Amino acid sequence: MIKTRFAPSPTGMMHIGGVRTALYAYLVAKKNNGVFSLRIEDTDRNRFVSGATEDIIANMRWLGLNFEEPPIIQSDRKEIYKQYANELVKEGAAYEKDGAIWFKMPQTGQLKFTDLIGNREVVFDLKDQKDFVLLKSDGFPTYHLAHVVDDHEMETNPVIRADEWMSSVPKHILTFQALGWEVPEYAHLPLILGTDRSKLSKRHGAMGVSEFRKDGFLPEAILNYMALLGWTPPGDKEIITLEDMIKAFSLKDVHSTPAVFDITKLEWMNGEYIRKSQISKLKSQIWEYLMEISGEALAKVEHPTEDEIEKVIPLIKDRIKKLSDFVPLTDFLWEKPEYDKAQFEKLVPSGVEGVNIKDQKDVLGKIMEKLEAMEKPWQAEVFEKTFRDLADETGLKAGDVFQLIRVAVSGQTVTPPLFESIKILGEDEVVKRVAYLIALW
RNA sequence: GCCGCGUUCGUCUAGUGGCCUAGGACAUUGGGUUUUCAUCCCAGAAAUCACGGGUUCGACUCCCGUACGCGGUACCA
Repeated sequence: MIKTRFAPSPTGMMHIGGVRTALYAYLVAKKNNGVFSLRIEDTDRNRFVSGATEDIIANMRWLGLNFEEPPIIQSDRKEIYKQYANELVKEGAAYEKDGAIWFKMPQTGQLKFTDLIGNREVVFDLKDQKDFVLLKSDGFPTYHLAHVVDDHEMETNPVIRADEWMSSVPKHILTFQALGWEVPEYAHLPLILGTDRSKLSKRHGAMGVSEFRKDGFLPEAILNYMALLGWTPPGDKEIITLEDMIKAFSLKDVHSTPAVFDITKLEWMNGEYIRKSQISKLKSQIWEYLMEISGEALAKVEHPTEDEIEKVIPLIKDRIKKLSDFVPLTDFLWEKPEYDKAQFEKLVPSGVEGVNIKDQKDVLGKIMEKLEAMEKPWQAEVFEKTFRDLADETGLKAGDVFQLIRVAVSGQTVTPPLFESIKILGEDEVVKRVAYLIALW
């Protein structure tokens, strides 16, 4: 039976880099019909961040990386570690000093192990090793003891963790052996780097999973993108479902090279997921997203209803990369826009003889007349012909006329398709807005 | 300093001795479709495979060294 685990320490919120570690561990377990679990490594009381454990659990759920319940909390197991530390002292493999229990490292010989990543044999000279603390004077274990005890009791195999642990392998293997336990296999995942090529961390910006969530990223896209940082699915499709990842994944195909986290590609991939998403699914995702961020800066508009969201989805699906893009693209549909005269100045068509900013108001007046004269409900063909004719009359390009209508109706130069947006707003509201603009001018 | 790991387009990568004068994706450039923006389609630029030695008929692929990068070197994880 294959058992893997994700073992973050709650010294901060769930980090995007941890997602890949968790994902690979999850994939290995599922691929082998094994068990995936979560362990919270909260043995450092000084660095403990309140709320971090909850954040980790919530984000694991959100990502769909389901673990066996309940998560193991190391601080609950203090006595167990102490017992094993004492046992090692009794056997002479460890000793007490300054209130802590230290593991006695042998000073001669070598220690070899084969890492599952790249199948590389790594050799350490034991003469470079130093004694290390197993149990701190506050009674809590260090990572080294806790890892050995927990992964033995949980029967974790293989141990999948970040590369920064590679140097500690001699400590771990020797501890397993001193306790008379079987040594698990290890897979040390290469680090994920920021654009400056140092280990990805806070100073590279907001890297908490929650922050990506608030920014409108989809869990599927995050998982898919992170999977690609060090692993390539078979074939040439980069977009791959979790289920297909499970089928195709193997640790032996994972690279040993650190990868730079590139948010631009994540954004592209998120857009891909949005584009191929079913309307009903996207609708609930946007709805839930708006609910979640309400109260925060982005939610400056009244929430559209679920029905309203559903109606506009076909119009915006190809135009948003993140759920958060929904708001600025559509808020004019739910509330009256604020008009900015500078917008209109930019609309003055260049190269059209005799047309200037002052004429825009006249054109707007003509647009108003045409709108009022048009039979309701407005038809797309009629609408289009009407304003193409107006363009001919005024000597403007059709595109300029439509753009003027667009800004008049939305206050923006970029919107979903004009006619469809107008239909959502309703004829009366459109006329009202144009009239309001003319009065305002 | 010492120990460990790593090194193919800007980024993620394909590549396991000849198929590679190095392929794909993102980004980027140009063009097409389009009443905006996107989407979509087409085309292009982009890596002397870190460098130097080997091994071999032949190396991006194997070996050694150097450089550089990163990680570790805590009673942090």
